[in-house]
Amino acid sequence: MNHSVFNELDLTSLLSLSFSASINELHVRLSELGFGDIRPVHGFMFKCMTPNGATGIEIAEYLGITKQAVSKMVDYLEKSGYVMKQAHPTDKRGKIIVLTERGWLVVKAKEEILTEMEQRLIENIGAERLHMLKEDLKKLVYETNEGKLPSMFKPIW
Amino acid sequence: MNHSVFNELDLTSLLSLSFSASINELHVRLSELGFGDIRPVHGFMFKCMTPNGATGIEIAEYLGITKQAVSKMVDYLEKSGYVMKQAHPTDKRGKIIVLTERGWLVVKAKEEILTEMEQRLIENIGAERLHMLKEDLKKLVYETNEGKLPSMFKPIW
DNA sequence: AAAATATAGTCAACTTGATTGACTATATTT
DNA sequence: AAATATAGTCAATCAAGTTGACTATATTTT
Repeated sequence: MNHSVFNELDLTSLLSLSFSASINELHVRLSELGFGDIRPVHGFMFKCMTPNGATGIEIAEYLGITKQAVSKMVDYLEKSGYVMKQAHPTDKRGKIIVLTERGWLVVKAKEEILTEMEQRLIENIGAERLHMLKEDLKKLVYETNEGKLPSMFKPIW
Repeated sequence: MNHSVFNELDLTSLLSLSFSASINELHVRLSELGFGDIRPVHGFMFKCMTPNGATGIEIAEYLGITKQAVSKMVDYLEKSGYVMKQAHPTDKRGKIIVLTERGWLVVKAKEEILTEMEQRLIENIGAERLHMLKEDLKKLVYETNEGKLPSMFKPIW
């Protein structure tokens, strides 16, 4: 991609590239910290599980995938030591998925990396512009969803 | 997702939601126009092919996928009537993938929809803020890539 | 000019992350 | 008490990509 192509990109392409670049840097750095078995979707799942865990169905709705897909993901993350299943306190059918100690380590690492990345952007465009950027993105999301908050995270491709 | 969760999102999550919401609206609307068999990745591929077509390898590099994957995509899009293969003028091994008339219809429709979407955002945040938004996203991409232009489009997930 | 190597594209087999459908056990509503 | 709904699992399948092997043509080296 050359400079003039890059400069003439529409907003949606820019959002794609921004998201790509950000999530890519995050996961390269998580990998360097020994969390190479974590995918972006897992990060969003952990977000849904903090601080008190979540049921499979809750996670499925949050991510916009089926409960069966969540079930597989949970099995994988349990084997890799990031999450545990607990009995639901009131519903014998249900299970609560919670983070293990290792799971919390990823969450903390992720937060630190994201903070660093935002900090770096502040050094580049300033705190005020970053604030405006975030506000404008919120407005874009809110309006594109016709005044409703987004219900799920999964990007389609 | 409730309002306070939404308001405290980090930049990367906001970028994910913005990209998701935008690309989703685009493809819902393309679908309404009879282009329901087009996926986001096809749109980015068409971008690479305008105005003079592109070889399989060029498309593969642009999208960040293998040439075999491109080959399959081209077969699919050829069957659906969006692209054609042409002999390469100088290299007998090569083929140029070009848009058909139907392919151009999608490109035009896409441009119109994206323009409308940007227009709607301008009504909401103003032209100046949209301009700043795009500039800041470009800086984010440029800097996250350590001063290099992005070489490929594909979001990982 | 001939030989060696590289490149564009295709075919086939496989992997991965999701899907749909059928099922069990428990909850909730009628 | 019976009927229906819900949480989660198991199995089969699908879709979009991958890797590896191959053919035909180009390019580089000798």
